[in-house]
Amino acid sequence: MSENVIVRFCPSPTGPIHIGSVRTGLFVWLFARQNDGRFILRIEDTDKKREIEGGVQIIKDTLEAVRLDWDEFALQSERKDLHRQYGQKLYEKGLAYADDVAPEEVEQWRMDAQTKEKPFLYRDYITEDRIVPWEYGKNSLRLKSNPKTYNWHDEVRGDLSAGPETIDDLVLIKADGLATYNFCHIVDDHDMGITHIFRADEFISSTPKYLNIYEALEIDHPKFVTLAPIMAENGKKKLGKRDGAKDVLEYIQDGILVEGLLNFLALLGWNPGKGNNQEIFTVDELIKEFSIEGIGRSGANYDTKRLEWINGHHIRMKNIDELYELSEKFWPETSKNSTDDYKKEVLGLIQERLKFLKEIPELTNFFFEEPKLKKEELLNIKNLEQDFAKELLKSTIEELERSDFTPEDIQTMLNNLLVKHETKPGILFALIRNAVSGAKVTPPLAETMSVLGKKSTLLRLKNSISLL
RNA sequence: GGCCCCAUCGUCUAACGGUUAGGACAUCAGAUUCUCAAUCUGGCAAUCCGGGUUCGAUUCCCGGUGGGGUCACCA
Repeated sequence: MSENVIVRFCPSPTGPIHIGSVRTGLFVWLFARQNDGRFILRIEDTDKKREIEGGVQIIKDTLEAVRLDWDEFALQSERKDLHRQYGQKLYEKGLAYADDVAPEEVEQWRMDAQTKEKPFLYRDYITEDRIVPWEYGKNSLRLKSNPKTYNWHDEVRGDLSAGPETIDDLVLIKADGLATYNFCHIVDDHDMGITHIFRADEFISSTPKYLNIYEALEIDHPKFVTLAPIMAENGKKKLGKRDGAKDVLEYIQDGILVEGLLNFLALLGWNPGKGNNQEIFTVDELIKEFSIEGIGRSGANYDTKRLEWINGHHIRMKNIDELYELSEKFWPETSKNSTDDYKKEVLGLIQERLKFLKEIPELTNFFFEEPKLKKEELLNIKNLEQDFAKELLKSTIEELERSDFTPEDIQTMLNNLLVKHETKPGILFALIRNAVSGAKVTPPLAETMSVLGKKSTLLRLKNSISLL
C-alpha cells in the first residue's frame, strides 16, 4: 500500500475492553505494521461523565496483554485547545452557532419528533431568536449544517450515499468546553495526518454529518474502512457489553494464548480470500497477509468452539519450554512441591489435548496427588469381577517391579499381561488407569505411568489392592 | 417510524457471469492394540423469496422479507 500510513485506534475509557474493540484495534495495528506505518493510541476521553477511574490504564493493560504496541499515545481531552481553535474558526465563518435552549426543551422536541414518527433533527426546531453569542465553557457550539445529499467512498463497502434528512446541527463543543467525539475526531485525525479510519458499521449513518464538517472545515477526509459488526454468540444482536461480551483480559486469564486470540479475531471479518484456505496464522503471517480487500461486509457471529480449536493449534505450535513458561499461573495447588522438570514432562503429555491453559488442573491433578478411590469406582468397568481385578493388579505389580519404566518397556509388559491373563485392553488398562490416576481421562497409560515414576505408580497400585 | 448497511451449510467463510457451489469449526460414523485429545478417512449440511438482464446467474438490476445500525452537550 502507500508509504506513509498513519492510523489510530480510539477506545474510550469507559470500562473493560471487549473483543469487538480489540478486533478493530487488531485490524488497525496489522495495517500499520504491514505498511511500516504509525499506530496511534488515542483515548477518546471527552465525556468525563462516562469515564471510569483507571479506564485509561485498563486500555493500556489490555493492549499490552494482546501485544498491540502503539507508536504514539494521546489523550483527546488534552487537545481541547486545538478543538476550540477549529470551533472558533467555524464560528467566525458563520458555520457554527451557540444557542440557549435548555436540555429539557431539546428533550421535548425529541419526544415531539418521536410522536410524529419522524427522525429528530435539531435544525427543524431551532429558531433564529434562540441564537446567542458563543461563550466558550458556558454554552455549547453547534454546527450550522448544510443539508444535502452526500456521496462518499468506503474501502470496504464501495460507494455510499445518504440524503439531506440525515444531516443535522450537531454539537461541536459542549458547554463544559470539551469537544464532542463527532467534532474532535475529525480535527485530531486531520491534525495527526491520519490516512485511514477503521471503524465499525455503526458509524456509516453518521458519516454524512462528518462529511459536512470536513467540508465546513475545508479539509480532506482520510480513507474510510468500515468493519462489519461482531454479533453475540447464538444471538443476532451486535456484540456489546450487555450481551455478555467478555472482557478481553478474561480470555487471557483463561489461558487463551495471544496468538490464538488474535488469529481468531482476525478471521472474524477478514480472510485471505482468493481460494486461500489457511486458517491458522502466526502474528507475523497475519501482518504479511492482511489486506483491506479481504475485509468482509457482513456481520460475524462470535463462536467459542472455533476460538478453542484455533487456540489448541497455537498451544501445539509451542515448544515445551515456551508453553511451560506460559503455563506458570495455571498449575493446580497440589503441584507446588513438584519440580519444573516433572511439571514439564506432565505438560508434554497433555499439550495436544489442551484447548486453553485453564484446563491444566483438571487434566493433571492426579500427577501431583494420590487418588482417593472408592472400591466401586475402581471396579467400575464392564464385566469385571473383584477377584479377577485383584489378580490383575497383583500381576501388574510383579511385572512392573522389573521394569526400567521407560514408556516402551511398560507398554511391552502391559502387552504381556494381556496375553497372560487373556484379557482386553478395555479391561486391564481401564483398571490400571483407575488405580493409578483415579481419573476417567488420562494420556496413554504407559506414558502416564512412566512420567508418574516407578515408586509412585507401584505405591498406587498397591494401595488399590488393599481396597479389594 | 425516517435513513443507512448487510444477506452462501448450525457457525466462520471461498467462488470478483459458466464449479458436481470449495474449505474450516461444530456434528455423526470409521481408523489409531485402552479412556480423552490430536491425527487421518468418510457422511450430513447452504446460495432468503419473487421478478428481471443474459445463451447462462450465488455473482448484475428492481421489489419484498429478514437481520443489524443510526436518529445524544455518548463514543
